[in-house]
Amino acid sequence: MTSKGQQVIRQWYRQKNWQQFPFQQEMETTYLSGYSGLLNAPTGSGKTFALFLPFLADFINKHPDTYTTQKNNGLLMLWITPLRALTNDIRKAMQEACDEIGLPWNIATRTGDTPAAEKAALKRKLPEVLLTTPESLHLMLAQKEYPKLFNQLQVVVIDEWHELLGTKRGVQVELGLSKLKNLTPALSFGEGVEKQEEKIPLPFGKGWGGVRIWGISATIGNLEQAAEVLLGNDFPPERIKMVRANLDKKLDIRSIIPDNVENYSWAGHIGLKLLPEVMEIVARSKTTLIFTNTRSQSEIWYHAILDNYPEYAGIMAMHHGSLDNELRNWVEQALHAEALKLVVCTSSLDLGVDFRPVDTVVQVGSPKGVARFMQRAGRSGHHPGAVSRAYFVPTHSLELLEGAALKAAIKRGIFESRDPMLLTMDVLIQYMVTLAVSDGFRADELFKEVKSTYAFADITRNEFGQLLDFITSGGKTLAQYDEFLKVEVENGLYKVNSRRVAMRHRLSIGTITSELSIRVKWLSGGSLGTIEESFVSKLKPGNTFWFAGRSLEFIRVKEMTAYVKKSNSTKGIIPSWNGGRMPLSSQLAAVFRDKLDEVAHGIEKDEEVIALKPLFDLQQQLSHLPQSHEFLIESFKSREGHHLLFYPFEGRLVHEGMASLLAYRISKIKPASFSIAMNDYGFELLTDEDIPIEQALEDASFFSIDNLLDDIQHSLNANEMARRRFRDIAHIGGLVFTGYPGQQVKNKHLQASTSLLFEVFSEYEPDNLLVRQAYNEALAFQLEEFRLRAALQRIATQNIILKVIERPTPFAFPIMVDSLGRERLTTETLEERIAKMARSYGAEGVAADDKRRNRKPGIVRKKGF
DNA sequence: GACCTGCTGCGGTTTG
Repeated sequence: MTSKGQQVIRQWYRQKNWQQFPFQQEMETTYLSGYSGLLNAPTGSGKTFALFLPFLADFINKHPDTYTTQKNNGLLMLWITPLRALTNDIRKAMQEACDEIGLPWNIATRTGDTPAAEKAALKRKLPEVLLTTPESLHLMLAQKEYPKLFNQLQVVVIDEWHELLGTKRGVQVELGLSKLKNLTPALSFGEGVEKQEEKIPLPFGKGWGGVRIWGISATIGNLEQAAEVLLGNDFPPERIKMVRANLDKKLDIRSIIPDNVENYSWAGHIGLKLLPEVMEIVARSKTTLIFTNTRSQSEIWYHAILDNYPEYAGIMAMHHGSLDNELRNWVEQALHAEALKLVVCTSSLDLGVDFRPVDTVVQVGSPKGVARFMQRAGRSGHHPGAVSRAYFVPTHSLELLEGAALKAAIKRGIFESRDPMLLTMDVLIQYMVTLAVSDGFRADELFKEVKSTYAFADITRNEFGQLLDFITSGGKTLAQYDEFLKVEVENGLYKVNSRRVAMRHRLSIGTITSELSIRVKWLSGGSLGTIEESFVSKLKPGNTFWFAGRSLEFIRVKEMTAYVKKSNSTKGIIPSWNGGRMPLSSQLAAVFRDKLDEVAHGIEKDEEVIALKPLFDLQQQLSHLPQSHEFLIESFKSREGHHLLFYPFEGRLVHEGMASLLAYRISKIKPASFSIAMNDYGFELLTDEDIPIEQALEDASFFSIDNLLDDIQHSLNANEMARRRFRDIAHIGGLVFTGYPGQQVKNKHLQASTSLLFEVFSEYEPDNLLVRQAYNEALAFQLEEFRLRAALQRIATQNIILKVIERPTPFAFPIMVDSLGRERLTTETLEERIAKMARSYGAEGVAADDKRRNRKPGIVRKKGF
């Protein structure tokens, strides 16, 4: 028998003439039976309604006759998304559904144009459904009497959970949920459910009740774990269900293969040489997104298209994280309205509003991971039944093999995992103060709640005690500074009494820290976006630079704003920004090695491999093509010195660590100083003396993981890495105040104060939890210690093939070009040297990509003037 | 403070 609620929503669904997917029914049954869990569904599959409609049905079931007049006197559903921009669209869709079904409900977003107005509105009257972000949830927990807000709560939905999992924002969500679970009293529900026997008591509250928690996630490698993390350690596994939308999304992936791979760039990362081929695809398509890996690459591509295809002026736009929000919103709306044929962007368009008109996606350069590529491909053909069409554009020859690897990985269903963060004490400190700011907390109760989260399952009472000390007395070290005495204890209740401390804390809730940036504004007013201080410092008044796709003349800097006016010059430098340096994911790297093994075995079924044959033949002829049981090292002498090249194909971060490690181990045999270069495929050690590599290889400990941590400590400046990590940790943990909005504390001061804190802690309190965390984070994220270990263990089982080579091989070339740049030569010399290297080699076109981008007016990439 | 190629994401305006 179908319940009243189900009847109502199904009828509504039919009216809309929407197609109903099988998983939506499964979701409905599961939800109405009272389970919590994870919904695994791709974007554009109607996943929002798959959860929202059963929730409505549940409510209607409770008020079958009066639901059309039934308002509720409190918050029933909390919907959390990582992207503020998503809340408005979802709100609209939900409101429309409620209106049409006849529920007199109010669907609201917490974040919006006027936070103050919204906050006031929330206080007056709670909406039935609230859409918000993890940060806003914590802001709510920082309000007096916050439990009142949640005492009617029935379900919390965490949308795009895969985006949050693996980040400190994810830990924030875990902590927030641990609180909500314990706030919501028993509820009765489930009247008229189809299968009564499936009704199960919920773990929180008494009897048939408690809050349900549902995550929505795209496909990742560790979905089961994602559900565990979301629900916490105290959630009985039998009450968790996974609902999978087995939708076969049609994907059409193609690599763009250069006409002559031998003459294609062997090195480089811009990929402009394939611009004509890309533009042919753009011309054939209705709307195309071109994804680039960096913001400056977006600017370069945009500029190059404007230069070479002026007819695109007006129907092309750019989108990346340093552009002004207004501009970005405009681009998104224009995409929606089918007013644009082409948008050049970075991952700022990975998520977001649905762009139906987009039918083609182009990825320039390595997407670095299978899941990211899938996500981007999915931006095209974004409606049920449509085909997602994506092209991969290699920026240098060898990268083309990644195209084959991507296709293979997708076919085999290999996706990256998102590893949840553990024991992030900075986030916990912030959360403790958050609770102290509102109603206060009791240590034992909070400890129990916190320990129920996945992130803090292993926290000890002693560690928790240290954190309590820290927020009340500044811990061992900072006790004499009033500034760190935030929380007071009254009869066992930890509470913030100072209004000033409370306000400052509310201002700094969140786990995202960012570089201080300089706003770019027209002299006439109007903002374009932001660039970094270091870039501005290179500019002199009158200089031209390209930003937001325009030629700008720099006038002056005043109060963190760079004023510009329009320039007619077609030449100008393009800013670069400091950002993350993502390595190739271990999954994609593994499939890449598989492909290489196929190549070494002469298997030529992929078009990419066939195209690359001349390159691989040359590699074989000059050196060797390693099979999966072999590890290739190339040794070679030049004027610069003695080069050693290693090819673990394990991503650049691992290579960086391994290079330092091996350099250190070699230097124990013979003291030498090395210079290091690396890319995602391998690394180079360069020294001006002979390297006793044979001797090093004879020793079984060369690639060993014994003494790994010790050797890493000796070979890398671990202190420096941890110090840099500590900067963010200190921000999140509230050790430094970044200033009131609009009047940020100067970066230099912050730098100095976090650095000082790090030193003080290291000296006087070596067991400090935040310092320990800084080292752990450096090890896990900067060095990818886990992967490094695995790579060393793999190499230890492989046959080492040491080849003495005459000239750089196709494998070596891109790494060595990287090292040329690193030596801070002028671009001209770099270009000459690349050309020389290429000539000495008989490969004419080798450096063409770099040449082109240096010669083209307007895409000059000289450093300085 | 270091990177030189290097992503994304959220908050919040008043007190000492």
